Amino acid sequence: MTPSKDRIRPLARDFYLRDTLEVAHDLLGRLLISDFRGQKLAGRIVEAEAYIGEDDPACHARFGKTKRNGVMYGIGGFSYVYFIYGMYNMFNVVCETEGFPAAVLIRALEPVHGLDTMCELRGCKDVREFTSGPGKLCQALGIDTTHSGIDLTGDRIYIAEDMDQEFEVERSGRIGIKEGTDRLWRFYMKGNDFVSVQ
DNA sequence: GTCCTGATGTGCT
DNA sequence: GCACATCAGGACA
Repeated sequence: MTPSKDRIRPLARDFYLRDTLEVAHDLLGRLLISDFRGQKLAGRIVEAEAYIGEDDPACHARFGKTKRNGVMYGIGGFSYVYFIYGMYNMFNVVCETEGFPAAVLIRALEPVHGLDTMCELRGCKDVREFTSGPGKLCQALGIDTTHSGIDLTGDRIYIAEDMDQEFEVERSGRIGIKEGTDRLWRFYMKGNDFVSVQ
């Protein structure tokens, strides 16, 4: 692949200031790019979930604003990374306007650039295991909680246009939660090998 | 292939 | 004290 400059430039703020479900849907096919020690690591987003507002029983904002979830209450277009299960990081994209807590969890990527480094960071050789889950992709791209609150219109971590391929979008309940599973707020590329749960 | 379990740190209801 | 937006590895078929 030889993308033009336009297609690897960060998406503008406006992209993130829309309805969270629209953003989650529109993130499919885009490139998530992370600068790891001067090297660009990139993957195509193939699975994403929306977490919207204090009324969403699965959203981290369900008990109100805290030190941990504070960035979700800020303006869209920033990263929200949190640590869970004692060993995994989860990468989210904050959406909508200042004061309304909402974010999209990036659940899976198709590796595009920097596969050798992803292999080292993941400690495995099977490409399908590099980024086929929210914890895996953070490890593969070198993302941890020190990357929370980063402006995605900058060049450290960002999302770019791409959408090289044709794909169909499937919709389902969210994965790994106990409440709010009735809301069909998960979007993924139909048939893509890197989707965490088909 | 499937199912089940343990690992492990942080924030809070 | 316990829940948690997960994953890898082991048991079994």
